[in-house]
Formats: sequence, C-alpha cells, structure tokens
Amino acid sequence: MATIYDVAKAAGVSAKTVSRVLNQDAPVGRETREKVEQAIHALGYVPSNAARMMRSNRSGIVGLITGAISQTSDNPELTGLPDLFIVQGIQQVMAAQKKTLMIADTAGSADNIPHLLETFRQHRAEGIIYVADYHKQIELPETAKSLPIVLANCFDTRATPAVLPDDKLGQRRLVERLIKAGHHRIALLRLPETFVASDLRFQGYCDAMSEASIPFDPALVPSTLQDDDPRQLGQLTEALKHLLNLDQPPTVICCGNDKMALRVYGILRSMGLNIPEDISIAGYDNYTLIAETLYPALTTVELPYRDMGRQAAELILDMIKQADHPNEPALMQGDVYWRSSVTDFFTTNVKMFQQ
Amino acid sequence: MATIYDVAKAAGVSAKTVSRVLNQDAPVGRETREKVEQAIHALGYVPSNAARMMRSNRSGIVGLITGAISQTSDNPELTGLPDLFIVQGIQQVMAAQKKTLMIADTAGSADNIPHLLETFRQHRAEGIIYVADYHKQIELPETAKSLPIVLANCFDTRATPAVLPDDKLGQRRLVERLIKAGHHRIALLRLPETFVASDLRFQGYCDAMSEASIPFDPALVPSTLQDDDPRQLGQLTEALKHLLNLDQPPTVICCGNDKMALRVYGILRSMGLNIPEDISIAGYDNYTLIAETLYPALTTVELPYRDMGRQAAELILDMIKQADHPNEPALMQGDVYWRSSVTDFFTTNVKMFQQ
DNA sequence: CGATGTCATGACACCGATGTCATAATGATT
DNA sequence: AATCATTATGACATCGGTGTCATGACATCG
Repeated sequence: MATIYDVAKAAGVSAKTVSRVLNQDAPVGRETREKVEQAIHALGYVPSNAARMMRSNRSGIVGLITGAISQTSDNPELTGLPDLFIVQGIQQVMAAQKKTLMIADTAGSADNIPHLLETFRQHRAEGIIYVADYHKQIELPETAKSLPIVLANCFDTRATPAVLPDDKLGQRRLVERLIKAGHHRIALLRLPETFVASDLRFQGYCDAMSEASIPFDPALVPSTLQDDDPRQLGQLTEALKHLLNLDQPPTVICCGNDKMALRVYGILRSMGLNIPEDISIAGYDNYTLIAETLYPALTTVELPYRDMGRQAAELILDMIKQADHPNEPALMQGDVYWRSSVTDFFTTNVKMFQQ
Repeated sequence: MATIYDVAKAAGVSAKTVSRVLNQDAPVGRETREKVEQAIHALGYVPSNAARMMRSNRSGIVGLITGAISQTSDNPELTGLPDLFIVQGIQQVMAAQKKTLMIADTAGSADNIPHLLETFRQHRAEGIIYVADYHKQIELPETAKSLPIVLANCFDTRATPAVLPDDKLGQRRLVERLIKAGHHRIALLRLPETFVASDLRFQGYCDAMSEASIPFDPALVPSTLQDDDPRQLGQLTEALKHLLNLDQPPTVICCGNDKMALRVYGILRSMGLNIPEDISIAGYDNYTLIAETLYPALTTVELPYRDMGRQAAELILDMIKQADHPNEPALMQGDVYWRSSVTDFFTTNVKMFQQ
C-alpha cells in the first residue's frame, strides 16, 4: 500500500505538502497541487486511518453494543428483529457526521460485554451506545463508566442517559383513538409482567379510559400471560374465550404486540369469527411485516425505533463534544397506525375490506 | 489515556518490557511482570490499536457492506429483515477469529458503495463482504477489485466468490416431501420473475414432480405475480380463485415466501376455508416470526442465512490468508420445516391442530 | 526603499506501539 | 576455567501521518 512518502517522491515534493493537499489546511500552489493529485491517483493512495488517528488522538469511532444481531434463539418469541431499526437510525446519523460506527455483538450473553468494551477502548472509541432488544432494565459492568455511554431501548439505576419508547403515551393514544371510533368495551391483552412495557401500557390504557369517563372493568384485562413459551397459544385461547363469553363482550381487543395479534387472528378465525365485522383487533409495535401483511391490515402503535436510534446517536455525539449529559431519559413517541382491523363506527360508509 | 510509556515509568521498566508482558513474546522475570501488571491495572491502560496497526501493518478489520440495516422503505414488501441473520453468521465467525467487523451501510443507494470502500481502505480492511437483502445479481464498481471480496446472497458476472442459497434444491425438497405426504396436485405461486429465486424454485418444483412421474400441469402454476405493490392482494385473490375452481383443485399451495403465505391464510379464511383441512399451505424462507406464529404453524423451507454468513466469513478469511479463491459460488442448503399447515395423508392420526 | 505580511514549501519531531540489536547476568558444558 | 547458551532487560529505529517552526520569494505599505 502506497504511503504519503511514495506520493511525495512521485510528485517531487515533501510529504508535508502532500498532507496539505489532502487536508487543505494551508495554501498550496496550483501546479504543485495538480502534481500531487496526479501522483495520488496514479498510486491509488489512500491515507492510513491508523496513522492519522495516532497523531490526532481522535478516532472518530463510536462503539455500538447490541444483542440484536445475534440473538440467542432460545427466546425468539419477543425478539422481533425490528429493534435493528434502532441501529439503522444510529447508522444514519453517524454516517452524516462522518463518524465510524463499530458494531459489536453480545452474542446473547451479557458476559461478553466487558470484552467488547475492551475492544472499543483499544480502538479508542469516543463513546458507546448500548442497544437492547426490547424495552428493559439493564445493569452495565463498572468498567463501562469511563466512556460516554447512551442506552437505547433500556435504562439502568445509575441514571445513565437513555432513550426509551413512550409506551404509556402510545397505548393511551391508541385507546383514545379507539374511543373516538365509538368503542367503549376495550379489552387489553397484556404482555407478561416481566416486561416493563406491560405496566406502562396498562397505565396508558387506564389513563385514556378514565379521561373518557369509562369505568375500568377488570374483566376486560385478563391476567397477564405467564410466559412466552409454546403454551401461550393455549393461554391466549383461554383469555379470548373468557372475553367473548362476557355479558358485554369487548368490541375491540388490544394485543400486547403485533405478533400476539397475529396469533389472535388465527384463533378467532378458527372460532369462526371475522375481523373486524365480529370483533376489532389492534396490536402494538407496528411491525410492518405483520401489520401491513395481515388480512385485514392491523391497526397498531408504532415503536419509534428509527427515531430512538437517531436520538441516541445525536445524544452520544453531544456527550462526546461536551461532557454534558441529561438526567432524564428521552421518551420517544410513536404514531397510531389506523388500519382496517378496527371498525370505526362513525365512518361505516367506508368499505371494510380494503387494505 | 495512558500509554505504554506511562506504564513503563510507573513500573520502573522500559516500554519494551511492558510490551513483552503484554504480548508474552519473550521471557520476563516474575517480579518484573507483576510490577508491570500492577501498573497496567492501576493506570487502566489499554493498548492503542492504532499504534499496533501502524507497526504491524495488519488491521484485523474485515469490512461488511450491506443495505440490510438501513433499507429504503419504498420496497418493504420483500425486504424481510431476516437477511440480517447473514450478518449474524459473519459476526460469529469474526468474533471467534478475533477479527474486527466494520459494518457500513449503503443507506439504500448503491452510489454510496465507492465511498464506503474508500472508508474501508482508510481503515486498511483486509477483506470485504457484500451482503444483499435477497438473492440477486449485482455489479460492484471497478474500485472494489483491489481487495479480497466475497458476495453473500448475491453474485455478479465477474465470478467474484459468492455464497448463495440453493433455491432450486430447497423447493425440490419441499415438493418431494409434499409428495411423500400424499399430495399430487401441488400448486406453486411463484415470486415475481424479477427475482432469480423465482425461476430456480420453479425448476426445483419441476424436478421433484417429474422425478415422481407426475405430469406438469401449467394450471397449477399461475403466471407469476407482476409486482410487489399493494395490488398483489388482488392478484393473489385472483390466482387463488383460479386454483380453487379447477376441475382438480390442488391439495396444497406452495407460496413464494412466508409473507405471501401469511396473505394467503387471510384470503382463504375470508373465503371460509380452513387450513389445513380444506387446503394445505406451504411457504418459503422459514421466517420464524411468521412461520411459527401463524395458526396453524407454517410448513416452509429454510433460507440458510446464518450458514451463508458463516460460510462467507470463512471464505473471506481464507482469501485473506492465501489469495486463493473458488470459482464456483457456494450453494447452501436449507432444511424443510414440516409444520401443521400441511396435511400428511399418511399420518392422519396425528392431531392437526397442534402447533 | 526598508519593514512587514502573506504565500509556498520543507525539515524535523512526535503520536504509541513493536522489531532489531545490544548488553549484562546467570547457568550449563566441556 | 573458559566458552557457550539462555534469560532478562533496555536503547533505538520505525510504521505513516501531521503539528511546529524555519526559510525564501514576492507583494504591499508608509
């Protein structure tokens, strides 16, 4: 690989002059510049990042730790891949800022994190973003404290700057919209309680209901699913039967996520029910692969992963520039996507079957 | 950040001795070693990758170019995220070989590739893997030729080493298995012809049928879908009606991918048909989020993305070690996942509704 | 016309590791 | 006892850029 000295020799100038041409940080004569540029082109010269980095002591590297890429498949239930959209959002911002993103993977085990941090330090990463596969609480090892860190889709007890989805507001908005569409009997199939989103969304549900002065009916919110194992299908069937057999059955069921909605579609149909004529269904996540492909298309709330990624990236860049960090987690809002799986009682003239 | 000289001073030895302790490439006295190790720990010293790289001229970096992470959303139809499993497979191998994987993203536009290559060159990447979002033909810019390159999930006309899914064999195996389960009237809903997989799988279908001496019936293979736009739903409905109205309707329908199968589930059910009692459905991709969640679970063929990633990674590492490269693309096989969406006429005693 | 400022360029040191060579001390061998 | 091999360590150069400083050639200004 050609070096700056090779270029200098070929152009008949000093290495420093080549450097000046490259960085345009000092005036260079027109002729000289052209000679140098020719030489660079002829030799296919590309400056060595390593050498630059050594001198400047600035790596331009931001580390990204995620379990999203290599997920252990022992819990495929909730690990939708869409959390990779967070990575996408981060990537976009980094590319725009000419930073290099170095992605490392926990390979499913948090034990690997110290080693990954070590690698990032070797590369002199200027900051680190940790991305979780779903909204959760985590605990980073002590060693992580020496570098600026931003958490995306997770939080810890040490007030590390974090970017989170606003689950409470999202569910609230969905329910508000459902109420506006004429629904009063609104069921909620909660996620297992081990997920922090479970409670937040329940709160959002309650807020929307109470604001509309609809009394809370516990019968519409069956106990949360126990686990995410194969038996969920059975539990789900039970819960649905329970809801459908109520004196006043719900007109719409909010599912814990789009995947659950996909299951609910199948179960309800095997019971001979049509969606949304017999009952409306809503999801959560706006996992488009499911939500847009389902028939009829699924009304759901977006998990604003791309925005979260962008926000996290901008946050870490700020923190790198100035050691300033916010104390409150940033809550990102997601829109309600209104599709044909929910009946709108006030616009019944609209054909139901259109996608 | 502490340097090796800081450590040397703190331990009262020379920098070279610290280096020896770090690399264990020469004997160091026990006492000295301990002093050095203490100093390293006390100062939180981490060797600079940049400095090492400069000296050794070996970066240990492998570049990965993908459009998988940031996909343009104008074609969300087929860009299932599962191609990210390729990245996962690569990641695993790289981590095991202590190589650093630098992931760059085309941000949806191939125009960015030259710039990404430039960045990789600056970092002195030793090789590059290009990952496509689905099986396709591509053309890399000329500049890409100077480094070892492996293509994953795509191929070009210049015989660049490639790793591809064996679509022909996969479809063939599925149809063979269907035949073994007692199906003779097997329909195939092909992908649009713009996808290379479309034709390959059709060949696999024909191979299996002719080997079983079942004459090819064009009526069972409706013209491929035109496009992947919203109207696909209408096309799909037409195609299904056509198949169901045949004198001898199919007993099973092979869908172009799991997503199409998801749609087919919805359409068939809205027609009042039950799966698999009235008709069996098979998919392709083994996109587990869909295949395992659907009710009933979907029989499908795996796209062996993880294996492809691993294979691509090992290939590029080989090529880095010795400038030896294979001329034929590596075809990776995917298994048939037999689930309850397909009736097996020879094991009817098995409960149909189990997942 | 001499002082000052700007342009254009080069010599040299330095960033932080490690390879090469030298040196001293110790132990083993004849 | 002299020689040789091995261990333990350090001085110094080097990798490929860039910051600092110096230098010479002009141009401008009072």
